[in-house]
Amino acid sequence: MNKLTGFVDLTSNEISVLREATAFPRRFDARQDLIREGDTPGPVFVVLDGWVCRYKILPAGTRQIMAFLLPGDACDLHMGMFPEMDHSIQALTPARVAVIPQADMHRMMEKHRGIARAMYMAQLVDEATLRAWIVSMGRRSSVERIAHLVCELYLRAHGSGLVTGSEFALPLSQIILADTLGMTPVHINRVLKELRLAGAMKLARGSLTIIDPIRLVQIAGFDENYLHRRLGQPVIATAESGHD
Amino acid sequence: MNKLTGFVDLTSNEISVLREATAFPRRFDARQDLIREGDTPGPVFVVLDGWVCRYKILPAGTRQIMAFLLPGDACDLHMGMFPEMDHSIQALTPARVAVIPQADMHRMMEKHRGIARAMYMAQLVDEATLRAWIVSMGRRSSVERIAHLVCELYLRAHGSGLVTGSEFALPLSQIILADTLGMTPVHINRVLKELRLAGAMKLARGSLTIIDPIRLVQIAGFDENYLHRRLGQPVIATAESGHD
DNA sequence: CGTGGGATTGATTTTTGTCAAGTTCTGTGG
DNA sequence: CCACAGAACTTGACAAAAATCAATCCCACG
Repeated sequence: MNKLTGFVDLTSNEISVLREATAFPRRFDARQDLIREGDTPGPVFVVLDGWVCRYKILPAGTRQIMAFLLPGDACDLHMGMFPEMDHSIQALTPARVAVIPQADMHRMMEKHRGIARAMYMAQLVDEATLRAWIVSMGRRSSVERIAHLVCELYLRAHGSGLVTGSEFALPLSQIILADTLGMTPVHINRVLKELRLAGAMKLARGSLTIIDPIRLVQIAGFDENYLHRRLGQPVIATAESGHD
Repeated sequence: MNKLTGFVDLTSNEISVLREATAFPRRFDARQDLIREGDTPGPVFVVLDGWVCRYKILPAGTRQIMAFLLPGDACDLHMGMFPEMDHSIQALTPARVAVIPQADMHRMMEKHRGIARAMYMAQLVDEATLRAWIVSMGRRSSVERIAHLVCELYLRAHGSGLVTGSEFALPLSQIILADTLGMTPVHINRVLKELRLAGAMKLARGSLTIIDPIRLVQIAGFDENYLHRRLGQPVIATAESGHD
C-alpha cells in the first residue's frame, strides 16, 4: 500500500482500513485474465503482487497493451458504471489481487476522505500515463519509445518498492514489449540491441540493468512530471523538460 | 448540455443548476491556449461551443494532440490535485468555454448526485477514449487510423448535436490530423485521397462527407462500444466487434 | 491583387515490418 | 541428471510503409 501513500498522506486508521480490505487477495496465474472484454464489470481490483496489464485483441488477432498495473495500482473504481468491459485485464506474472466489491469501496471512500483523495489522485495519474503513452506512440522514434517506457517503469517499480539498485526485475518478454509499443518483436529485439551497444541499458532474462541513467533519460527525452510523484530525492536524473 | 444527459438521466432541477453554472462562458480565439503546460491547474473547463484539444509540444518541437473536446465535454475535474499541468489545452476554433471554480464544482457535485454521476461517467468515457487511441496508434494502419478517428468524431459530434445528415463540420486541418494520429501532413494527405478514391469519405474545406458509412466502418474496424453511448438507434452501422 | 497557410504531388530515403532460419533458454518427464 | 519440446530470442535478406525533400497549386483574406 505504499503506492497510495506516495500521493496523499493517510492516517494510520485509513491505512489499516485499506490493509483490512485487501486482506484476502485472490491468486492469478501468469496469462490468466482477471476480467475479459464483454464481461460485466464487477469489483474494484487492487494489485498486491505481480504485474498485470490491460489489453485488447483486435479482429485481426493482434494485441495492444494499454497499461501496466504494478503492486499498489488499482483499476478504475467507476468502471462499474459501464454495462460492459471494453478491454481485458490479464496477469503477466503470477499475481495476488485484492477484489473489493463496489459497495465496500464506495462506503470506504465515503467514510475515509483520505482514501477517496488517494484513489482520485491515482486515477488522475493513470490518465496522465495514458496521455504520455499516446505522445510516445505518436511522436517518438522506436529507440526513444523503449527508453521512455523503461524510464517510466523503473520509476513506477521504484515507487512500488520493487527496486533497490540500478537493476530490477522487468518480467516483460520482447513480445509483450512489442504489443505495448506498437512494434514487432523483431524490431524490439534490434532496438534493444542498439540500446545495449550504446551502453544505456540491458534487458536479459527478465532483469533490466540501467547502465547509464543519464544517457537513457536523454535518449528517451524523459520528463517524469506526468507521474506526479511527490517531491523527494530524484531517483534518476531527468532531462530538461520541453515546456514551450 | 445534452452531452451529459446522454449518459445519465438528470432531473430538471439538476439541468437548470448546470445551465446556471455555465451561464457566463469565456470566449477563446482559435489557437488560443486555455491553459498551458507548467501552469497551475485551476478551474474546471466545460466546452459550450467550438472545438478544443489537449496537446503537448516535445523538446524537438513536434506536437502531439491527445484529445479533442467537443461542446458538452469537460476537463478532468480533479486536475486541481496536481501541482502543475503536464500538457496544454487549446481552442482549435473560436470557442465558448465555461470556467467553473473547483469549489463551486465540488459543491454542485455534493448536492446533486446526478451531476456527480454524469461527471464520473464522462471521465470514464474520456479514459476509454484515450485507450482506444492507444490501440489505434499501436495496431492500426494509417488508413484504418484515419477512418477510425472519423467514425469516433462523427459519433461524438452527433452526440453533441453538431450533425444532421451524413456531412458535418470537421474543423481539422491535415496538419492537426497529422499531429493527432502521429503521422506527417503529407502522408495524411495521401491517405485522405485513398479514402476518397475508395468512395468511403471526403474531407474538404472543413467539411466531412461520409459517402459510404458501411465501408468506412469496415475499413476502420470500428466498434463504438468504448464510447459507451446509451442505446438508441444506431447512428452509423457497426462492424462486427472483435471480442476474442 | 498579393500573400501566406494549407493542400497536393512526385522522387527519394529511412524506418519498420515480413519472412525465414537458426540459437538459446526453460521447464518437464524419463 | 539428461533429453527434448516449446517458447522466446537473434540475425539476415528483402518488402512495405511512412517520412523527407522539394515543388507547385489553391484559396481565403487583408
